[in-house]
Amino acid sequence: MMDDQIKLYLGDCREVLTEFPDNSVDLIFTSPPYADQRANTYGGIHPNEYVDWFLPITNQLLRVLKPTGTFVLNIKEKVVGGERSTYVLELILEMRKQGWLWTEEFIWHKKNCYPGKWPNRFRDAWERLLQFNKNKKFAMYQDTVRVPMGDWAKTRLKNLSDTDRTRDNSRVGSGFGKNISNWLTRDMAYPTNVLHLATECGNRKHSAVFPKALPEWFIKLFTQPGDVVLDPFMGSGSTVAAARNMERKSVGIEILPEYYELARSNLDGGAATLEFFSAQEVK
Amino acid sequence: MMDDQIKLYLGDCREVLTEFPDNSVDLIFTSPPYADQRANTYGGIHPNEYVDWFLPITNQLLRVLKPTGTFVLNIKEKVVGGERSTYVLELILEMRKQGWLWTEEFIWHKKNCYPGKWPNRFRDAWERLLQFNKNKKFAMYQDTVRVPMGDWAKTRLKNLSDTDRTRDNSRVGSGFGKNISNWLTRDMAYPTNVLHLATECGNRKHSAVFPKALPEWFIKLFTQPGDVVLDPFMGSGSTVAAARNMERKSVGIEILPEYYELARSNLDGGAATLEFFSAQEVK
DNA sequence: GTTCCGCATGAATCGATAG
DNA sequence: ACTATCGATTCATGCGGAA
Repeated sequence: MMDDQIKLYLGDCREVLTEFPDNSVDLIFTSPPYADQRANTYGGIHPNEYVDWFLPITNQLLRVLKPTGTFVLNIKEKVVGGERSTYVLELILEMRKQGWLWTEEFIWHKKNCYPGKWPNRFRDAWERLLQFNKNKKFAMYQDTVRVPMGDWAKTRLKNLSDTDRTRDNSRVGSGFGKNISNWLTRDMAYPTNVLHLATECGNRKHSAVFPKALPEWFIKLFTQPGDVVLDPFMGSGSTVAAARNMERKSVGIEILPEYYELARSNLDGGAATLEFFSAQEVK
Repeated sequence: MMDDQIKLYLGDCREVLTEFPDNSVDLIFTSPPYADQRANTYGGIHPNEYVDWFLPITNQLLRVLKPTGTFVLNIKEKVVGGERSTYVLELILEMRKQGWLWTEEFIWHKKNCYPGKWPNRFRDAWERLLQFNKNKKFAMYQDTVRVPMGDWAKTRLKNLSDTDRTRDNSRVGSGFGKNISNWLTRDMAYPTNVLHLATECGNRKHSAVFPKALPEWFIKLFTQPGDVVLDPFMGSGSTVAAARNMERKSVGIEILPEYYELARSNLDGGAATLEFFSAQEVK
């Protein structure tokens, strides 16, 4: 009954990914280190070098993704010299040359964005969630993310996922999707490509860069229980944890030992089967 | 006293713009015909040809814009063959080669977006508002667009009004206004780069591409009364009307006679000075 | 137990200062 | 001139302690 499984890799995803088999992942959801951010990991990539650094990774991701799978990339360009950098635009164009299809761009509206005031600019309150696919036909389970009709625009995604989670816990095992669809009535509407979420800040033990509701939403939308979810920039493991809670198999790769250990401890104690790999074991 | 002024041109903006003097416009706000839309105007530009078609126009806009001026471009790529087209990305990159600075990208969240359902895609609820400038320093009047703070302001307002009341009672006479402005500024926050506006679903005679509040917001933000606002793709004249209502001078160009006439009749009867130019007069 | 208030905390950005 | 570092700015959120 407990079919889910977690594999955590400590190492550079540029190397670890090469060991993965072709066409083996249903969903890749990741938030890579933004340019000039996280200087202690991956050396704090300069905006001018970002595309060259990232393209070999997306090439591996293209290989390991199933033909019906989806790659969701959370990213936002920073301001350099008073201008928005263009590396995200260039990345999209280059990934298409690799063979990716740029299917859609979701907007994550961060209600609580970073404060500050500047004479020529307002606060940045949104990030891109770029959807890439290998084929025009891909798996998408739209009914799983329907929202109450009334004030669906105001309804917080977080509330929805909380509701779903408790509902899941009350029902044991099989048929996650079916149960959800049973609960759905004609009062449910499909969402749009704009997501409203607040970042989890404050005294949280580990402040994740995105709320868990974000990977949850895309995992529900693009996978079924038993499918494989991959996060090549695991961080503290939000994506992997979300996948575990929803009974998907998951694979996480993290280059920094402290984050790797943090993810391990966060995930330990769950009912899932865990496997750990150090960089040496992979090679 | 009535210093505002409207000039409407009937003709192709590729030609009309060449007659305009350098550095004469404070704000350009426009929503160009989307690729493959409005097939009877401008020849129904194919997505593949969109950038080549638009670049000569942006080059003219760069010339007529004042050094401290701003160009706001409302645009969204359409889906072609299951993929988002890349012409907007390419346009940004090419405009930078022309000398434009890509200062910012605002998101217009359309609360009531176009209905519909597709098997592999949700409804598109947002559009880009690309801000371009000629220089890092440009005119921006941030105080004009401040918004009430979050629900946090409720309790805050109550407390402040309490203290203010006692203060007012203790002080005789003047000082009231000062207090007012104090808690006004405290309860007003600067907005972010995400705009929440519903589309106007009113008259289907001329379905405006955007609600009048959209150009209004940018006109308030980037111009002062008496400044010059230009819309090279006037349509039914939403931008020009907004500028007139806010006592800015405005210039509109429209290639389609029926839209040109519609804008004329919409704007006529106002208190402003109107000047009309047909294509022949321009040449 | 509720509700209310105080407080720390961010994938930020600019401008000035220092090498 | 050109690049690295630092302080100042600012607001939604969630937690913890207090009434």
